[in-house]
Amino acid sequence: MNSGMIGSKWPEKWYEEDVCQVARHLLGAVLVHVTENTVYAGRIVETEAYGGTYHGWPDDAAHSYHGRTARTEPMFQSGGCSYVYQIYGMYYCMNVVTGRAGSGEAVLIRAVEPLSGLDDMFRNRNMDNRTRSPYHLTNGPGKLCQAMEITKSQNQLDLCGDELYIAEPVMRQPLQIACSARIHVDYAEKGKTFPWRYYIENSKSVSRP
DNA sequence: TATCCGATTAGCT
DNA sequence: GCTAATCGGATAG
Repeated sequence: MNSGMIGSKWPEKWYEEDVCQVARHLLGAVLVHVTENTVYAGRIVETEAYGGTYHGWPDDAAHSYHGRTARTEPMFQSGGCSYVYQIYGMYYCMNVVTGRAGSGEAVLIRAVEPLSGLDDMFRNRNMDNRTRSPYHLTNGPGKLCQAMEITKSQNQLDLCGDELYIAEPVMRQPLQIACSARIHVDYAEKGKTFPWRYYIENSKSVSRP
């Protein structure tokens, strides 16, 4: 691995900020998953905030909106916890829980730029690494979990631990950050218009421009 | 118990 | 742009 790109692990305090602020702060940071055989790492280029309030409206697009259940329990932990859920019966999505305990806020990691473990990522995604572009490896929330072997086994983990964590890049470059409405939340009457999707402009690894 | 449906993706038109 | 795949959680009865 090119460990030169990966700096120190995020301190717990950084997860306790406002969910939208953390969603922006995560852009450019590095998601790391350490498994028995592989160290997966990817530079985060696209996020979405869930569970906050916007001009006084609660976020009806968030899983936590309908209350605390077995599935959404991790969302109500204090900031710095993982929340991994299965979607459409076949994919997983990974979130970074933020805020204080009970707030029900989390940031969905929607896309990363692969940094380490690429050979295994290609294999996990059933892609031929000689002909397929790395830009198709992890440019979606389900894709990055499949590539980086993130499943329900990684649900409700302490992100200040050694298995799954966020690291600060050694050098933070100035980023051009864009925002938009979130993807696939048409079911949410209010939340569908909240501009809570953030991404690095011009990144080739975002799920859509 | 039964039914509905999703913070997605890939493949096809 | 359209849709099948596929199943656990949320909800209604």
